[in-house]
Amino acid sequence: MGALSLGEKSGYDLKKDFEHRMGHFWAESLGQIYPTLHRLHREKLVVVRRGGAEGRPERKLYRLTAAGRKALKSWLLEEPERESVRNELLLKLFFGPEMGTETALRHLESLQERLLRRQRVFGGMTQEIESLPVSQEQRAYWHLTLDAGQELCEARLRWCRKSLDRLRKMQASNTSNG
Amino acid sequence: MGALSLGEKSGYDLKKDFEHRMGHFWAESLGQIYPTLHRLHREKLVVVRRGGAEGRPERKLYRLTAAGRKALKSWLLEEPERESVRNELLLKLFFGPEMGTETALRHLESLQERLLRRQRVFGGMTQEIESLPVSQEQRAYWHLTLDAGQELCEARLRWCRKSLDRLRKMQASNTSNG
DNA sequence: TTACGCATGTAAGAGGTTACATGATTTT
DNA sequence: AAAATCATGTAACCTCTTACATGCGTAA
Repeated sequence: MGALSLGEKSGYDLKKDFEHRMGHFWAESLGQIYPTLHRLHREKLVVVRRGGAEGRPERKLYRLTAAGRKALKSWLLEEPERESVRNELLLKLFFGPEMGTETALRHLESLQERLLRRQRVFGGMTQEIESLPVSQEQRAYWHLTLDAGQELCEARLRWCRKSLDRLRKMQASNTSNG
Repeated sequence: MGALSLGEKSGYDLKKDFEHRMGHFWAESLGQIYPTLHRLHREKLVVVRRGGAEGRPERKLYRLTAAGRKALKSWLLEEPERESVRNELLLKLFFGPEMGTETALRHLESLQERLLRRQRVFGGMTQEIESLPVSQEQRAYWHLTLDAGQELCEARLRWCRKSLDRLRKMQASNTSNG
């Protein structure tokens, strides 16, 4: 979790960053962020500065030290660990015979809706990137991660449609036969 | 974790099942499975039976009770929770400017290799399903989950290739300009 | 004889979420 | 006046992985 504070200085803006910019591939709760910042401070990887405008609640602005940037780089060099796979929908679907076709269809339809909503969000983000004051390079990498989200989203949608189709056919043949 | 023991009776075969049949969408460790089985037993959702052939280590075979099957069905009815997103590769890639193109390329190439290997595994599984003694219905749902794995795998590969391409172009233009 | 596969379990600890606690300011 | 947003933090709790402990049988 050392990679939180890269270019800028921030406080609970980190939470916002996680939600708005990295929401589609990473999540972090405040109960995780604050203790981590304290730890990084203890380890001299960040420095704090009091900030915040008049009449606004006080904020603590964190910035990477040279040691912090070094630690970040060495972490970035390491091979990313493979993510643990835990897909509850697929698990339930695997037990489809116990569940019944109607429930399976319901779950799939609800996933489909969520995916369509997310797809619209991606569309908005793609345009938003261009308007933000970041380097061209940062923008390119940002697009890369967004593209991953879109590609996966589309793949899931394709699979959803295909599966809904198959299940409906299954249901139809079972109804007529049994 | 009530859904472990569906049709059959099993012990640490569950672990094998998770690895071989559900490996692409769910993982469960033994340190999780055994305590869970004890809990399910306490809650009268499963019954145990001693088993195992002569000269083989003793095994405990678990089977769902009526109450267990009921609990399973009610769990299957519930809307699956959305999975928590934590993709370390994308997180690191987001910090691409700190990382450098070469490292990004290395990470992506290593992911690509892993995905190609997994794709071959899927190919094998698709054929294997047909040879196993399970119901036609179970087989259909199994195919569904496998199909999800394949679709996602392909999407990731497409994205990998695209990203490698883009990064290589970026690298080339940076080298010639700077 | 060394190691691996079968088989069951426990305990420590890492990692993470949620709820709680506090308090100011701005919007409705 | 109430609710939402900004802002920081703590503590309890849950979940899960890893490592440890044990022991038999078989294959290298």
